[in-house]
Amino acid sequence: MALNKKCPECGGINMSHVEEKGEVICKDCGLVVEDKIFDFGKEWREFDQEKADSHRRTGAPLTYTQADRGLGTEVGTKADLSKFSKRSKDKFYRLRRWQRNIATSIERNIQLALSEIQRIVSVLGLSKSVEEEAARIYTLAAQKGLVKGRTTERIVAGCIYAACRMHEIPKTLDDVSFVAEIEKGEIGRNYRYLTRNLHMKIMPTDPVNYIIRFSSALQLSPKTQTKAIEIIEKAQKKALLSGKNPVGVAAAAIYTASRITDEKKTQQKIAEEVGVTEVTIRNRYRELIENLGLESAAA
DNA sequence: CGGAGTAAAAGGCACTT
DNA sequence: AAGTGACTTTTACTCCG
Repeated sequence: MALNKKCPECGGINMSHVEEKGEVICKDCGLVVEDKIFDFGKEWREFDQEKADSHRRTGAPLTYTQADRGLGTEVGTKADLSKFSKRSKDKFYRLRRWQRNIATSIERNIQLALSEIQRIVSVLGLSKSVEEEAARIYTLAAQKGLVKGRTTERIVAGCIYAACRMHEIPKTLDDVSFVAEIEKGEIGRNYRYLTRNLHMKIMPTDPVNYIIRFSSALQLSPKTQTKAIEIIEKAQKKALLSGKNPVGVAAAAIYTASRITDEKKTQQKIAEEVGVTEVTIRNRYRELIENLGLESAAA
């Protein structure tokens, strides 16, 4: 839902209301301006029936941005041990210490992850609910033993990217890579690893989101921006885009539109800004003009 | 310079053995 | 679990106006 508002961060006019999260986000830069005016959605996502059921029985949603979510599970400390044998008592003490060690090591790890999540979220200007999402994904992954033997920071970068994708925030792998200082291939791998093993179903990003996101950086006129979105919509109807990198598609649509409206941006400028190669732009561009009957417009 | 195009390498995905 | 094949993107390069 579009709103009649300006973004305080970049001055963009594409403020949009994301219903189920009660957020207002800027589609130009991904900044979340107002967070949780009302929250109509659930705090968690339901990925399969089993988890859905267990969640619903859990009662009020808990926060995932605290290491133990405000709860603690421990081997009891108040039990009356006097009637047990020495062996039983020893066993009990061992259990308690073992449990404590495990718990603290997992919680320390999660704590580290959470502070890194906080840092990245803050630099990228993401919302509290995206932070919660990333924290939730990390916690789930830790509980499932998916983080063992992997670098926390790398998994965290994957969590952040996944959280952005779930909330349809148009951040790229390059964006996360830059802030997290993790190679983008590594983030992509961890993203796939997490989404696969946690059975998360995430749709490919709509290239339109990237058009809007990059149009201010490339100083596109509203006319060009509208044209680029038109091109995307036409291409979608003709099923030209499936399997293609949405970022590359957006780049080509911007290039094509900028030629049509006579405000031509070079392939090189666009490629640099959005983070794909000129070859990719050319390939998508060729498909667009061949299939959408746009060649007459390209002078 | 801006762009068109290509070959080769690399990576991811669906499928098989 | 390794191997395959079709597919996309990147790298590096040539050629054109």
